[in-house]
Amino acid sequence: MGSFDEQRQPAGRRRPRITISDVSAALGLTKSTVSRALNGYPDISSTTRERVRRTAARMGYRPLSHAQAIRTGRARALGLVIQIDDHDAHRPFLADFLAGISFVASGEGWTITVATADGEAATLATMRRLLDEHKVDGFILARTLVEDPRIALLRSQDVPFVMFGRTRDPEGCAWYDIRSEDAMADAVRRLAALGHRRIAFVNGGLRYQYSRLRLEGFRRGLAKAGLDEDPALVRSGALVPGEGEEAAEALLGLERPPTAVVFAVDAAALGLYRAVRRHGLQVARHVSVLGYDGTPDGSHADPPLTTYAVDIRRAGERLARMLIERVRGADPEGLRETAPATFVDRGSIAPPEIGSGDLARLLAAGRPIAPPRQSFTRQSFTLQSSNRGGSVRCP
Amino acid sequence: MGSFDEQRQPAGRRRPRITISDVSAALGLTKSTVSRALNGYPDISSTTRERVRRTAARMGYRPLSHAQAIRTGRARALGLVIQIDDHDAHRPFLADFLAGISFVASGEGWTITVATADGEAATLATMRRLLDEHKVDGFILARTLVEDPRIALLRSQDVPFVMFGRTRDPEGCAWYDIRSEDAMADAVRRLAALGHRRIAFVNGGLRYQYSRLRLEGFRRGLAKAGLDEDPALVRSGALVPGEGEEAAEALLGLERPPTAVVFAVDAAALGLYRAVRRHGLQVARHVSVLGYDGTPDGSHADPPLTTYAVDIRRAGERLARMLIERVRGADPEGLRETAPATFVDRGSIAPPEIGSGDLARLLAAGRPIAPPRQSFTRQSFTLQSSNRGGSVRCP
DNA sequence: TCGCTTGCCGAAACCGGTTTCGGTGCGAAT
DNA sequence: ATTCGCACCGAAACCGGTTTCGGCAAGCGA
Repeated sequence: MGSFDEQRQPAGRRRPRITISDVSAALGLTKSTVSRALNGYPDISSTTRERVRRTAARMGYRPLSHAQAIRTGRARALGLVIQIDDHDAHRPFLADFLAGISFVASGEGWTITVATADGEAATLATMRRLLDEHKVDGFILARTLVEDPRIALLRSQDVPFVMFGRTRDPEGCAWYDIRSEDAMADAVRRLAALGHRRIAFVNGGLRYQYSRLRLEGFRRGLAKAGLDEDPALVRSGALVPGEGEEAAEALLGLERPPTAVVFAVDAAALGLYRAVRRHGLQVARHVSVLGYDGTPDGSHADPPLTTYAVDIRRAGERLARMLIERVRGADPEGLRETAPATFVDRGSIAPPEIGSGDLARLLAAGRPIAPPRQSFTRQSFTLQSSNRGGSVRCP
Repeated sequence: MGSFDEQRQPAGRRRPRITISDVSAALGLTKSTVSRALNGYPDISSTTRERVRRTAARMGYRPLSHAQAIRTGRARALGLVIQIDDHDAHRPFLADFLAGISFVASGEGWTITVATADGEAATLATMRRLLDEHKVDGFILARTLVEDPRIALLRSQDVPFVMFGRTRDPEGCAWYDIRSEDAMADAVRRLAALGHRRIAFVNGGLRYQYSRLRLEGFRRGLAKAGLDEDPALVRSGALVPGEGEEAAEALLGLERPPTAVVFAVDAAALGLYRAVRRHGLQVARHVSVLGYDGTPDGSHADPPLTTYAVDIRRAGERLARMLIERVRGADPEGLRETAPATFVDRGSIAPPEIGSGDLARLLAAGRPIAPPRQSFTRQSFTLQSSNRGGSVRCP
């Protein structure tokens, strides 16, 4: 009946693997010849090599990476240690990042070993353990720090690694990075073109390498637009909505508040929404906001957050490929790559409806109608988010 | 200077591992004795066993899992295959899930091998590959399906696995699950207590096992509250905001629309916000919403989404421990566990301000002013989300 | 005292590969 | 006709563990 008996298995039994001995026996050769043929050693004739390759493929032979690792020390595994105490701004991207890495790794017959660690010390200890047990051949390092102890560790141990994010000292470092500094400069350009003169910048964590670059990009944008930098309009350390909210609150409390705010991190930008709403104002209309990352959350905000999207899956793909090449002996100098972010306009930026002065007056006046946060009274149809709008429209 | 020379390494050189031969040589015993002592074989005297254990620990010896695997077939690695074409409602949780798994795995000296796959066939192929190469000793299966081909595969191969989510046929299955059905029942109870009579339910994907349970819980809640089930108020297949929006739109278009909607998935519940906003109405005030999952996104909505939060990290921890025990030979019958979800009130439910009839009339009246989705004209102060409010307040 | 367990450990095979070291056959140079 | 070199492959050691098998000495009953 069945055309192919290959699938037939006695239930509950795993069929035994095909080993190199099976292949060599089928060919009438020795293990060593098969091994060298498959690994491309030059002392095997090309005809034999081809013959071995074909039968091995036909028999479905794939070497056991464990068995190889014990002799070669290489496990064909990429290491990824995720530091979980970090801000979780990047968490939504983890699946995509993994997908990219896995796609390339699987294609090459490699696997991914991931671990999480709580804190820098634990991260280093985990990496050490994985290396000590030869579990991985190298690491993908996400979130490059300005002073990154992981680099020091891996350099001293002479272990291959690639970074998501550039480094100051490039020695021995391969990387893939998004040119977020260009995005920040472009953000300023766009806002200036819309007519904004007071543009603020809320940076991320200063320990991360990217924050240096983004600030630099922001400044470059200001200079190109012919705008002076007001130190009061530059803040940092905002990685989550709460911190973004604080920063926004501080900016809105200035004598001359900004009419537009550029955030280095989307998650922080979402915090501005809360602050603006609390003051009875509206994003885009009263305050323009630009983020960076392209988080899905941003598209659910009201109005959806305009941002620069990052193709994180591709980052994973490139990094995996680079790391595999590095493990195979490629020079890190040749493995450095950057890509641009993509501008995604979703409506959170607009020409300034009112200037900084009017905005300050509006903010100082306080909220005309107190926010009926929990007003469920039938007689009033007042809608929370439209109070200010209503008062403007019906003076 | 340095107190401990242990850390001193010639730069660029990895210090050689300590092997079992090193330990046996130091003890004056043979490899086999050391191996059996460390693995608790009964034919080693307890005094020798202790002596071996102590010196091994002192020397920092840890067996190479690869070398073990080649003989024992066990790699001390947990497998996790993430199907990326699935709805991404669970993506924000991935980091926490991994953290839980990794925490337990690291403690036991195990590692985690993850892979992503695009589609069911690819998932099965990936699992087969990992098994074929002895890369993992078992799998953690997330998102149990009603008909789950992964279970069939693993059963036939006699491979240990644990599931996040119960199964219909429990044979050979160990699991950890959240009793989301209880959450759904509780949701109905709360809404009924607030005075809601027309309560809708928007389920997730019917191919997932959880959707059966949640529907069942919703029905139980209705019955307990003495409410009849209206088939028009039950929908399914909403996993992302877009689908949730569609479902909400359909519900709001009913002759007798619901005043409260229970969602099986937070991400879908966020879609209702958009629909409600488009109609110029407000969540909580006009339509109460209850979600499930506890996504961080929900807390940024306006008003923040009331939901049932799931401790996903703990799920990862429990599942990892269970799988390790299963690999060690534990019976699956004893490895089944459920836990409750936690109610998190963030303000998206309230007593119905207006009844279903008034709501229908409000909806039928339509939005007075069409939404100027991209109107940035200076002369018009019209704001998208305040039209309804403005028109009501300033007739 | 003898034989037979029993406890405990060493010797060696083994797992599935890789790598070193020789050894063979052949053509070309002497 | 030797010798030499070279291309090509087999034999065996090796990697770091586990597991089987066997042997020795002590303990025990007959």
